[in-house]
Amino acid sequence: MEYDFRQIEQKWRKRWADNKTYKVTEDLNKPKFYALDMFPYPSGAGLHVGHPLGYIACDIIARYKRHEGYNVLHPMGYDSFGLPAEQYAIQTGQHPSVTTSVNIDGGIDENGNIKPGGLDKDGNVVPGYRKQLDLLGFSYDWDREVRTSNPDYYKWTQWIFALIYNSWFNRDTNKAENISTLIKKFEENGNQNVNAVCDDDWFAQLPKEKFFFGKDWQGDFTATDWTSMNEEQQQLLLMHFRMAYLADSWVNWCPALGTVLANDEVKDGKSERGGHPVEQKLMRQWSMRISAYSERLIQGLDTIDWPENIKEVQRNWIGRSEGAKVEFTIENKKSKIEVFTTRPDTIFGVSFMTLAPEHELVLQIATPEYRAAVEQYIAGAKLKTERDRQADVKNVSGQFTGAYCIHPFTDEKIPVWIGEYVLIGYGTGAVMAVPAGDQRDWDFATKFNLPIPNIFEGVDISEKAETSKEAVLANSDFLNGLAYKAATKKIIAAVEEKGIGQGKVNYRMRDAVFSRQRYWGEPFPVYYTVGASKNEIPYLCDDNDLPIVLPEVDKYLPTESGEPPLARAKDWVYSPHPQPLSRGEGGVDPWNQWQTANKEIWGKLKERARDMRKNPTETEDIIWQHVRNSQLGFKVRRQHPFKEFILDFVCLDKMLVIEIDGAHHMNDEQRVLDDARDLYLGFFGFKTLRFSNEQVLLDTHEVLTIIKTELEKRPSLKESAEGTPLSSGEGQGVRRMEYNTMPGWAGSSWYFLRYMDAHNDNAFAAREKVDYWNQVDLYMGGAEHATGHLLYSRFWTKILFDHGYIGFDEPFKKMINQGMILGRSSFVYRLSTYCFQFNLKVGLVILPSKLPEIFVTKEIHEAIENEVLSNGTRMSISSLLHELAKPILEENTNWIFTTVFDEKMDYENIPNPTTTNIHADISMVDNDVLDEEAFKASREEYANAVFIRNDEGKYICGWEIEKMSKSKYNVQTPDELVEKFGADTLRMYEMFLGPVEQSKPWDTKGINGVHNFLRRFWRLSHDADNNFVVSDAEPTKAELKTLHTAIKKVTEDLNRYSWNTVVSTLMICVNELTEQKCSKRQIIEPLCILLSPYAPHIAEELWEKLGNTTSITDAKWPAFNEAFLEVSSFDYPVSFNGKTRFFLPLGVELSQEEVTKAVLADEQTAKFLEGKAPKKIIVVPKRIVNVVV
RNA sequence: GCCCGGGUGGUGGAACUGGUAGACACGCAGGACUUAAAAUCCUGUGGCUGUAAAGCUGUACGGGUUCGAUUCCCGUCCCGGGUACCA
Repeated sequence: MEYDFRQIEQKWRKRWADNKTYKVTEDLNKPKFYALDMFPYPSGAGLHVGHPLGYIACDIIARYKRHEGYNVLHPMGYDSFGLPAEQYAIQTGQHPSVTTSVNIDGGIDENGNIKPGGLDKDGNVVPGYRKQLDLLGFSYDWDREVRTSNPDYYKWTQWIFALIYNSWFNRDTNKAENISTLIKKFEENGNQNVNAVCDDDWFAQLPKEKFFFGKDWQGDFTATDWTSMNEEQQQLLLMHFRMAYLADSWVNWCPALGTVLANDEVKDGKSERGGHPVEQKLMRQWSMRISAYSERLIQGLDTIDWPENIKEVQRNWIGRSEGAKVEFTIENKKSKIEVFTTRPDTIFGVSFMTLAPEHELVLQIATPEYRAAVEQYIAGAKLKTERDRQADVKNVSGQFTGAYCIHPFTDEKIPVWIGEYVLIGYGTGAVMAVPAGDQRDWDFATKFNLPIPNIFEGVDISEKAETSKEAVLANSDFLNGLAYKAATKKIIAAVEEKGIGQGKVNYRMRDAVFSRQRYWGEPFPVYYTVGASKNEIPYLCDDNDLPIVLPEVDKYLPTESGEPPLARAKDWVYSPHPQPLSRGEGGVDPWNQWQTANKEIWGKLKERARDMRKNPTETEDIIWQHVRNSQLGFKVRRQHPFKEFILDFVCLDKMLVIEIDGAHHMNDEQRVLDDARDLYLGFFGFKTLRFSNEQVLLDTHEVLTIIKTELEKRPSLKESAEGTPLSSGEGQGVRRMEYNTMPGWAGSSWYFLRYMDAHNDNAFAAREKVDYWNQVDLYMGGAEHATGHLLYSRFWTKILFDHGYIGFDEPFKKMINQGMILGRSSFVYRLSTYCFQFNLKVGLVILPSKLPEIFVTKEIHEAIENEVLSNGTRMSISSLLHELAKPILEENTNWIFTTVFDEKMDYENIPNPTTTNIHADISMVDNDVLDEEAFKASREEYANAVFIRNDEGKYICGWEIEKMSKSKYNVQTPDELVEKFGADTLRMYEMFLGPVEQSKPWDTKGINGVHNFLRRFWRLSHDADNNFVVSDAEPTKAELKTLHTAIKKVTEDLNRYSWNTVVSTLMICVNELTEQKCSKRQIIEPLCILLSPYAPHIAEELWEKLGNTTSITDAKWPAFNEAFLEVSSFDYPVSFNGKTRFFLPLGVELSQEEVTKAVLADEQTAKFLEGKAPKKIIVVPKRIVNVVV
């Protein structure tokens, strides 16, 4: 093969990995560029061609920037906590860490053996994300890989949680501050001058019996009040100010599934999955006070270069609206109703008030005669989920409370109603209803015959409300004659003067619930002191004790009493390192269980370990001489089997493993396996120290010191087991851990920071590294995270910024969203054999031993569907089926064809035939033609399938564009295409498909064109016998022009992130060079660099063949020279009244006047002037000439 | 309903600040090479009229601004995405 891409790509994959070509270190002498992809969740399904689209685009920019001389940070990792692994664990009992590791690292170990859990549901070996990614030639620095489920990583997620927990939001400084500054304020002045973002009604939520304040206390306290509170009271109070806080929230609880469901997982009061009933349950949940940042999150959008639609979605989500808060006093009552309105100017049109059914005042104000009706209404509303209420928007419902409040300006009595259309979660949960100016109020008023006073000048409100802001007010006292803007200003001033309200900005965004009743997520670094107090107050674990590692549990399900899975870790209590082992039922160590269950393997392992002890390596011996009991005072074992591993050294009491890594550890795959092992052992509480042979030989002393220090630092298992409060029976002060875990978005909210310093054990990242890499310069990913990840990471960034840990408060400077690549599904149409059989009985019977599956064409499928749908004409279908039977019978001569008449047949009720469309695996379909043999072999029941073919004897499949998914059998994996065409071709083709932002169906039709381009490029420097031939001759002007045109356009297009047009440009360049028969070094070499971001393997290969000894990755981007593009003449299109008529080559140096003269002098001009005189001649130099006649 | 995108050949798409519409590729048609096929190469390819030269027409539709509009403005239709008793 001339262009042997398989050999080339394999060679460079290895070379890049061996040489660590893409490793990057901080270098203050170079400008930096941070190119980041949204890291994937490693699902078992693996990658399809849609996933790499963004990765390829980002990789191209990363490589380009590196050519441009930037120090480029381009990392990759995995968002590895999440639901699918947990669900799989529930079904199979397999630990999610195993599933996760298999999904990332692949289902086969280094010896080619299938790992536990290495097969997917269909029994195929899981290829693993890493291998799939490696195939595509990305320039990732894998040394910086992060996995959110790795304890080394989530240690810092927990640390950030603790930071947020210890924060409050100071409105005066407009930022988050340490809670200590708030405490100081309390100590000095009580809450007199505290301007904090907190729960509005925090004082109402405090348990009254624990506080000395009276019933009508409105939340003010003095320094003395504060200092006289005990620890518990102070903590309870502070909780309402913390940025991460614990509060009772209403959640969707599904007992059958044993979990809380998000709102979108609930449909019609039942779970979307399984249809189990869902009830509203008040649960103590962690929340994040993201609402404190509403304003800054909106403002920040103006400082970042993001797609406008994402910004818009975030703006809408935050939902800023300006208006006013106004109080209405209730007749004969002390309490007031507070409303928020964006139209305070319409206050003279208020004819009633509406409260949300959940509003706390409702039961207080309802008069006795209406009380029963009100209670009934509330009960009805409670039964409905929020979704239901939204579903029947059209059914206006409401109930009068019997109470009235007083209009603050007119002193009129206004009836107070309750209505479902008012939501408790927005504003104050109460509305001043202005039916003239709001459609919902209008509908409500109309339904319940409430007055609709007109407050607009010359507007008819008999049919609908007047909602425009242009309408001029009337019947509005001092606002008459004004429109929205002026009136609002005036009314807010009046309201403030009366002391009944003030102008206010309201936000739609709620605080984010932060806890989940799941197993596979970050544990909270939080414990409760059980027994000491009825009110469980959370306490933070000490930073030194992080990470709080996930405990082992017997099942990944909630407990029967509804507690989260972590509650199954029976003795899970907070104590210093190491985490106490969780023991299975009956107090048996999990690994002892394993040993009993796997006797045979266990025996072999022990044997093997014995053998290994007999043949120690040199380095093992060095360590052994020093760590054995006599030397250190700790019992250390050598080559000790533990579960399915043999540990080099282990001190069981201190749960410390020491591993000596041979050269094989440098091998990426081995390292990944080792890491997985460390992680796994981590679940049992073990810590692993790793040293290389070189380290042991060269820095023996240091290595031993590390081991010694670690052994001394770690508390003894014996001691901690004895010291466990639970083991001494019940009692005061048992510190049990928080059983909830963090949501999926916790780990992904800050991962971009960890890449900067991925292995730092002392900080989430060193400040100087964060300062160097700074913001992400290009962030690629899907738009579906607009209100999730992209909002939360902005939020966490702002908190870290406020606390001075990082120097920027927006994480992603520029973002581009890649579109989705859709699949093209193929369909076959199966005729329902029952009806086939039945119908055929009318005229004929086919009698094979077993009736085969019959697949009809799309046309017949549609004909049957339509016929049945239109009038159910049976005659025509019978004849259709008759026709169908013919070819089948011709093909299957052993079938008997007879005519029978069945007397029992109910001719009136012959069922209509039906067809079902079934997804056919696209690997069995080529150009819509079904590979019948492959299809028959795919399933047992299809073995004798019969097909209705077209004239050419082919079965043509139908098709549809759908989302790519395994269940639709339309997944195209990159692996197959890399094997067939090479990674370079696939990379270029995915870019060539169109703008990355656009969604488009996947279609391999054009891939040949791109592949041919690379082959033509290869042939530029190779002769017919595939010998490498380049000449050192000086390039011609034409060749230089071709090259520099490409340099200019490629550079420009990459700078404006126009990936697809670059491919065209490169094609044009190669096409021209082919025509020029150019194989000159001075042209080919720079062209290789231009191509290298897109097709790194082939570029690198030719680069090497050209005699370069260093990687093309570091080659300098070719400089563009304007001089080569200069032309002496330009072919002016001459148009008359805008219509191009002919072309006229003229010197580019000519002035406008000279061009005009030349055009007029040309004989063709005369022809198109038709004797008339030109009115005007427009000349755009080097562009166009337009003659106006 | 509201907000944001988008409508260009048979197909994916290009045309960057108004300046030759359809680059580049796929597909299709014809041809060369070949026993044949594949591969490769050449030619043509928006529509209509025409043997041709050429002409007309053409960027969802209708109008406007302009010497000139796919591009800017107004209105209409269609498609996609987001979002909703948010007061």
